[in-house]
Amino acid sequence: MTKPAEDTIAVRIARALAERIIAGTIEPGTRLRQDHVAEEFETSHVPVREAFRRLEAQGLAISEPRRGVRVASFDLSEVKEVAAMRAALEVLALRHAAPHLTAAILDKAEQARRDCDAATDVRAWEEANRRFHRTLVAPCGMKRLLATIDDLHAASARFLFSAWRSEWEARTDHDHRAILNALRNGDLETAIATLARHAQWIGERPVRTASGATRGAFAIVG
Amino acid sequence: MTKPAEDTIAVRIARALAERIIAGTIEPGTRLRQDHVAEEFETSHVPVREAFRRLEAQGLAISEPRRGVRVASFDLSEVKEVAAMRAALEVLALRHAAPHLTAAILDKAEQARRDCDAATDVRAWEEANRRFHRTLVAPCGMKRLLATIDDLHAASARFLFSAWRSEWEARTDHDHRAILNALRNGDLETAIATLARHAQWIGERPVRTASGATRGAFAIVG
DNA sequence: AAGATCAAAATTATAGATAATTTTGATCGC
DNA sequence: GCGATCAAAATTATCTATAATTTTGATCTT
Repeated sequence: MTKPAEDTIAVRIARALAERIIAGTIEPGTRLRQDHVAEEFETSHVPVREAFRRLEAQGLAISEPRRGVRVASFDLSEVKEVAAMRAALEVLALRHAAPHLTAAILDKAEQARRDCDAATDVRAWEEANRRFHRTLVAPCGMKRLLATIDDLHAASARFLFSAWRSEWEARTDHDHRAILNALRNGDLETAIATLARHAQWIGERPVRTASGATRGAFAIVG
Repeated sequence: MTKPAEDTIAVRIARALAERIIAGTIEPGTRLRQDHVAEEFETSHVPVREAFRRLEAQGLAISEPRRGVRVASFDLSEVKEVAAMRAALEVLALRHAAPHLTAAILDKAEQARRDCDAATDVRAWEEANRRFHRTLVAPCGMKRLLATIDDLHAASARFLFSAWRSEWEARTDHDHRAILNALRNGDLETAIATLARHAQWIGERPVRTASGATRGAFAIVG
């Protein structure tokens, strides 16, 4: 208990583990053992179990009864699935957010777009990219929808971190510009169509995993 | 421990509570007290806490740190939100399921449609309706998408049970027929457009709550 | 009487201990 | 040598107990 603990211990553990899973520090398929995690966070295993349930809900881990929890592994079809879901839901969110978009909000998005452009590492790029998308869809005010989109973003990010190419930036930036321009011109349909395409674009390249093997990796970079 | 317990206790508690919340046995806003639930299920509160996390993930309950868990309450805007999400995701699922739809599957959907028609109570109607939708979208094989849709269906059902009108059946049946016909004719776009409209149709009427007050109730009947 | 204040009760959150299940590793038989 | 079998170890799931927080209710003041 190093910190005053604004949130519950379980929440903090869940966040910490989610970060690692997303960043790829823990490889897919790895078993998460509650006692080990409990020891690391200097707590008992009860909060750890609750954290596991949260990760499970986010789709970052899967648990089999009596057999523990493992980090969820993804294949290409699942990456595509997440991308398709994101596209469908972000389009919906943007449609509902559109009437509430102000110049100030678009400026904030513009800033996020520039930060994206200026990012020198994946983490910063991912943060700015997520901020761009969230700024545009948040005004819809639909909490459940936004929460679901956030979870999908987290799932996407896992792949982004494992396979990243600089040339993707250019394409992404081009799309971001197009979306913003369309919105400034009041052309909602063009913005939505661009977003729909954008969120489903998937990059692919072989990567070397931590364990040494080479496998195909895919990233949602929208 | 009356049963051999195929699943973990937490899972069973979560299922039992979810059923009650959906059926409306427990009113929205009610606090779920872990010791009481634990006593009822003849267990300790640890599995109960895990069950709460699952309900939370499904959107059936909300928990505030250190202040316990309450049954999620819905207002009209949230009902609309769930309906809109379902429409967007079911359309996506149907699009991906379409290439895998066989005559046998359409026949199964036809059967579900008939069961819907023949249902004499809300429960049976809801079951058949869900089966109709699931039969058509399941062939897409996208697990995460299907799981999300299931959760949205559960959320929808809560309102269906609290406000139900016989005339809704007719409209629903008409839509179900139209979707099936379009699919049999290979007209995917018409099927999708109908589904999109269908899933967002919301019924409304005043109902008397368990506590005696009258309030507006809404139901997603698609 | 209405509102604020404080103490008791109820409830949540966590810890430590126990029971049950799965995994692992080594031995035995073929 | 290879596979099956069984026992030991590790791990999960649950229970009982304790600490901390919030809610409740009664008293006191204005």
